[in-house]
Amino acid sequence: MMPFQLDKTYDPTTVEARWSQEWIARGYFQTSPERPGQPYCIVIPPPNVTGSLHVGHALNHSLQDILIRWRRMQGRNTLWLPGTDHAGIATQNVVEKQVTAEGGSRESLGRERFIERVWQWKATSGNTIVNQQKQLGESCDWERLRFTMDEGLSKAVLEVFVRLYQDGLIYRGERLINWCPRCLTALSDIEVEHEDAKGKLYSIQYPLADDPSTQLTVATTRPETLLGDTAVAVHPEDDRFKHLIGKRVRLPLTNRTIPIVGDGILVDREFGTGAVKITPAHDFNDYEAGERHALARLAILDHHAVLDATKMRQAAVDQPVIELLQRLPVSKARPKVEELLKERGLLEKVEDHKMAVGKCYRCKTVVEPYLSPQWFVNIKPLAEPAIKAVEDGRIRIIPEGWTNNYLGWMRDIKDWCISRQIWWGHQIPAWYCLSCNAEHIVRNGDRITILQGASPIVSKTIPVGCPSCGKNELYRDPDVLDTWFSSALWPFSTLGWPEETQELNSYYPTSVLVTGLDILFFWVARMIMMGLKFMGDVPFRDVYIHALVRDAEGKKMSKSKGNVIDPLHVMNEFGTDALRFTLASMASPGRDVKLAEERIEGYRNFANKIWNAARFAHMYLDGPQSPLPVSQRTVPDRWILSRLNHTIKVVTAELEGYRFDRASNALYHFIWHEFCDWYLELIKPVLQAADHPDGPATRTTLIETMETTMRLLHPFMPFITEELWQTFPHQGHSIVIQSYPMEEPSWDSSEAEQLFALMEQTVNLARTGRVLLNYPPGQQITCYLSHEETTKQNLLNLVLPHAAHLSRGTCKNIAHSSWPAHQLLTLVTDGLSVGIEVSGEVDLQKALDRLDKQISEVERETQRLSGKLNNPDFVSKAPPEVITDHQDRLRSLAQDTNMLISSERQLRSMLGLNQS
RNA sequence: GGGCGAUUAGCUCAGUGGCAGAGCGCUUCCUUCACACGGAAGAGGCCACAGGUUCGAUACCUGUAUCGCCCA
Repeated sequence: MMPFQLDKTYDPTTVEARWSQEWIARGYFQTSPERPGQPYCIVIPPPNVTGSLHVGHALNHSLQDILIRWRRMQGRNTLWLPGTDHAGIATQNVVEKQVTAEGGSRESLGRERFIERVWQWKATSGNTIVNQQKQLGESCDWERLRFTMDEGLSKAVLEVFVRLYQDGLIYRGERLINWCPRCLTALSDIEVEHEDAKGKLYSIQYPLADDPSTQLTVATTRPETLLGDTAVAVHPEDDRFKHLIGKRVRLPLTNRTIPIVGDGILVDREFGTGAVKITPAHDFNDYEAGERHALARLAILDHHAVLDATKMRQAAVDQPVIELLQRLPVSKARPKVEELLKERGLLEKVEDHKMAVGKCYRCKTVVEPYLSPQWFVNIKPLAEPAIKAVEDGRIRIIPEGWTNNYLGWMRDIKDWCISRQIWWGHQIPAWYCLSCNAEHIVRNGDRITILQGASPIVSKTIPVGCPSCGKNELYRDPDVLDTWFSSALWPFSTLGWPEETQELNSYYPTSVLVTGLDILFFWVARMIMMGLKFMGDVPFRDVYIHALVRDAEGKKMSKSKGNVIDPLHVMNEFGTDALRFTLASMASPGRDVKLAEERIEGYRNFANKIWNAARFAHMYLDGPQSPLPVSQRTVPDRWILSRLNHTIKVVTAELEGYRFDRASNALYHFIWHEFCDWYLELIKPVLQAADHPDGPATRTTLIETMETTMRLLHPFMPFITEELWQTFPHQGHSIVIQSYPMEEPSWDSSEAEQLFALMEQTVNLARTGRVLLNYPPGQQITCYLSHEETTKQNLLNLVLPHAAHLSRGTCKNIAHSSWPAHQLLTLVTDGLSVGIEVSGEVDLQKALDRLDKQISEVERETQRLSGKLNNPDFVSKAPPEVITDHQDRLRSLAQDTNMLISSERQLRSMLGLNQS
């Protein structure tokens, strides 16, 4: 019968497609609280439902899948809970664009029908990323897939909102908030991205009201907002200006005078002219200054961030100015205002100035501070326990360095604006009685504004009537909640909360949260706050923060730069396992992942190497096997088992410390450079000889090692390991549900490792000699071996057959004094000498160069060591073992030097050169 | 402006108070029976710079420079 044969190269595509379906079909990833084993749970950071898998997801998900597969194999009751996020603004934008392309509009459809469209869209396109996740092999319990707009999760949102409101932790009020004039919604502080931009600093003269010949010059980067100024501030201790405090200035371009106030917080005496304008309705710092000085807030921009005629009229702006500026956006109004000021001789100077511009994180439009009534979470009371949980170690942030980042942000946290003026999301469960709030509800065309001071009825269900007047004409607050509000509940809402479920009992707190730094504040911090508030316990024990993926030059990947690596393309070209292994091997803590395709290609080659090792094994497996006790097996067998055991220990320990990079490098090194390079080569003579006495035990070791290695590697490269594991004798139906290799102390063999080290040195010298002598690979050589140490000289007898095989030649273990005196090239390292017979016409110059080079290296090292040993300070203060070690090395080097010099002399005489 | 991190081979990165390491790339040789997605042998380093601590510093401390990130 022909032995089982694998293809010559590994083809990932069919293998991956088959197993990713099969695993799910067989239900391997499904779990339940009743299962045995200590629970181990990860909730996935829910990807945006509009999204498709990018390489950042691939990294994030690969690391989680490694942890989950590893823990599952360890026998834990493992749940990886998948899901997606409704991504309010982003999803609404996508669907709205579609509607617009069809010639319609969101408004013409109306709220209800538009939301229907979004659900339709979700039904057809929302599964894209989930399918891609399955392609990546993610071992989530897909039966439990959640969506932040699910019925259950929506119930959790209602419950949380109402309880926070009742506890006084949610309030509604008019505040200055960040407003995206394109999305037409409020944003929270952290949804604004700050960018440096080139701007100008304008110095503008404000004449004193009672003495127009004197002016106060203010510096500003936003001259157009001066129309809404309600004061000018100087530093109260600034001798230049403090006598002006209390006086008034005439506000240019308007018919208003405004006071000069002293404010030591707002004013930096060194900056600009030392005097600044205060526009409380259009600047956050000014808003706070306005609070301090009880100033009016005059807004001049509308919700599209264009100058509004009515508002300007209310701000007493000159009529010609209103006519010139009305309906202009900020960018167009600014040069006009500059011109007007110049005409009136009020513009003192304009300088270049670097400034920060805030942009919407969803659409990159410049955001405007905008005065409007919004809902807020009173966050300080929630933040305090969340700070404590990290301080006292109930939550561990890994790498630890980010802890301060978290604590710093939490200690300085601002109230969280949670209302969004969009349609797609959880509508705020607040109603207003139209008759009780008649004065607070303003209709302006299609826009309905509920002013500050309206009294909401907050309820989980639609109220039947107004509790004060009993009427039932109620208007529901049109705003929806920030998507992150529902994401903040994710670790318990997905487990069934507010119901008391088995799942919550078993899996909460979850074990670890794996995420990128970019959502530490958006999401992680808020989950901790909400988890502590509503579950009374932390949502997870560990937070593992991985790096961001950048391109090969270290630049952020973006579609506009065209430097995006598409994981699906990579998976098709190099295989999913290769991508996963690349990402794991590059996940060093605190460093960004610079991803280049060559790296992935390298790990594609690794997969192929593994495949071919298995292919080789199968060629020789059909023979008798015998499970001899390990101690009775051959040196190579004992050595590879010892190395395998070492690798098991390293991989397990590194995974426990979230060092995916070190774990994968240990696997790579073991498989390629120990198992393939040495072990497989060492056992070839045994396997290839019929009826070799060591054959049965060697075949057993080979299978044991391969099978164990597949299990050890499985979390990292699930597909190829499953495919190959199936081809070896095994029990059970899939590697997914096998046990993870555990340390096996009987496999450790320092004796075999020592023998191997000696053998490796011997072979390396012999191979080097072959190349120096230009012997073709097929040529048999004759080697003489000897060692300075008697014990090692004796050990060489055990090494001899292996060394002979791998050096392709005959080896003789003879004391150096009995070696031939001529036609011999002797190479030396660490007391070991290998003499290679020189035959035929060969160029010995290369060998001579090599010896000369080594001699000078050894001499340099000898000098360094003896220098240290001659230093009395070193000898008296260094630890004794270091001194002994130095002395041993020096002795060994001296011996090597002697050997090298005699070898060099011999070579010179063979070359007919004079002794130097 | 404040905070954090980085600086080690051509590139990407590990690393440790006592021989400077890996992967990829590069050079030379090799289609030998698992694999050319391979094998073998090599070249390549003032461990950013300047001080300090130490018998000894790439590692610990201080400062400088450059780059990156976060926050304002």
